Amino acid sequence: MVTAGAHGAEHKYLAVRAYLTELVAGELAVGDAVPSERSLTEKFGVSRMTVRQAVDALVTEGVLERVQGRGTFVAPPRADFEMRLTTFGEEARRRGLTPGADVLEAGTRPAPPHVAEALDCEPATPMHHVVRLRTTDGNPMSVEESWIPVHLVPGLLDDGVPESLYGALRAHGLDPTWGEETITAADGTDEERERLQMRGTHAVMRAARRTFGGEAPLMYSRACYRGDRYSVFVPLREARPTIVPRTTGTPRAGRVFEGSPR
Amino acid sequence: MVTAGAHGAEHKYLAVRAYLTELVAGELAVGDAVPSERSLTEKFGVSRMTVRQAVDALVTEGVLERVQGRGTFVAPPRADFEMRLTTFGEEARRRGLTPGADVLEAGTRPAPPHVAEALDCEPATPMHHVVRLRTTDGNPMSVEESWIPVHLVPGLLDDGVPESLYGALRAHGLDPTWGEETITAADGTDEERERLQMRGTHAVMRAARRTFGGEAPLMYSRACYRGDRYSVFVPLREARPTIVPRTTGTPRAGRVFEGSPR
DNA sequence: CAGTGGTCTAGACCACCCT
DNA sequence: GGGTGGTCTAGACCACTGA
Repeated sequence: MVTAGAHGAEHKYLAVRAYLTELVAGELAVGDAVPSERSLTEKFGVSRMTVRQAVDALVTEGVLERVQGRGTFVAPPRADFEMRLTTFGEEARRRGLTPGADVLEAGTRPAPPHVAEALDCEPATPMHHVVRLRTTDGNPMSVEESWIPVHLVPGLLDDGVPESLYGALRAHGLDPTWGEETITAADGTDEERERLQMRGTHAVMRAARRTFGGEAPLMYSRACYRGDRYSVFVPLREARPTIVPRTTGTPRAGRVFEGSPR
Repeated sequence: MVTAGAHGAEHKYLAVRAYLTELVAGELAVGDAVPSERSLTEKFGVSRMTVRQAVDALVTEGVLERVQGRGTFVAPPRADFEMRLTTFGEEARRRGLTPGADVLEAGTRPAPPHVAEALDCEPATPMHHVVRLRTTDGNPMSVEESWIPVHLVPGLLDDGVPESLYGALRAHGLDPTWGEETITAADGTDEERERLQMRGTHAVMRAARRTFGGEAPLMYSRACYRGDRYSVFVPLREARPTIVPRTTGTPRAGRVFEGSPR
């Protein structure tokens, strides 16, 4: 029998869970069996229901798979089934490229109407405003414009524009937890095309993003990517029906058609 | 006390679950409390752990929310946190538009190299090949080209092109369960722009999709949408780290940069 | 205070898989 | 048959909420 290690302190099932996640992250490979529920029962001196609580959680998270009569196994890593709230730098590094940023504009400005609406605040609310040219390995990839309410982090730009705006927000205790993004294709303006050094082609991909921390809107940003060097990869799940309570009408992920021209 | 209704027969927790989902889909509205766990215990003559098993599942599915000390409540319908494997028709109807399809080409052709590669089959494998102009309320929205291996459903096009290819696949026992899509922005060709009746603008959004049923590739399709009438809405989750077992290297959702020109 | 969900116990029988 | 997960019981104490 083993007492709770460094990880799980508060609750017994957390100790079991921590033990299992360590196994999965460490010595076990995909397809390997984890210790049986009954053996964990003895190892931790807890009841089987407690062990199951830990295993259940890891199964619903997709870390483990149960097979009746055989055991519980390390699940193959799911291809991430959701788009994540990542930054330009993270995405670039993940692909082995070196991200860069040239600051084109930085300062404080009153929120224009579309920004105020997106961030659900009064028009003309003071905003940090940054326009940057983002590069990978020195090649222009996108022009990014970001708006952050000044009152959230008054001194955000005092030491210049931070490498990562998300990182700066986190450093001030504002964690970006979720967001929503609308992606469109459009003809780039001459200014955009010049900044992005686009020659033959005109098409750009625009991404407008609202970032939230909990309930509070943190940031509104618009990015304009070179159409010829940029794509979005989206895994798609089955369109399974869901249980819907009354009084509904919520936006869903998916395509938006503008309908007939107005 | 109540015995298992029409729904849950096999297991007691399924009876409880069925009862709760009926409540949520029927009389209860968002934010309403569901019966307490202890009252369900009496109503169904089961132990509390059994009730919790039912409630747990609905909580992880996002149907219910627990609040310690207060009760369990109908959760607000989550904005779907994933892009779904939906069809053009479904998306259009969901937005109150009437979908339409003009068949431009339909027949059987050997798979070109890029299609064979995408569907992981031999080059020149016989394929059903369909090109359709998709419309909403009569307005051209996209040009869609689809490839389906003939050997999966030999008679697929015998009675003309079906309203929905996904529907036709399902009717033949081939359930599309997941897929992956790559979205890019590009300048539309003259042919595309004419078919889509695009006047001032040139940019189109291209979406290349592979559709799978279980492990088997079912269909490869490419769609070309009017850039000025079409957008993709993507909810973004926190970029939280996940528990990763050894032997990894899986593709992830996200942005793809082409890097420097080659 | 009474009622709620959160955690936990020490058993039990079943269905299933492998040998 | 022996081990696995799947379901289930009849209690228990705790932490939290709201009146």
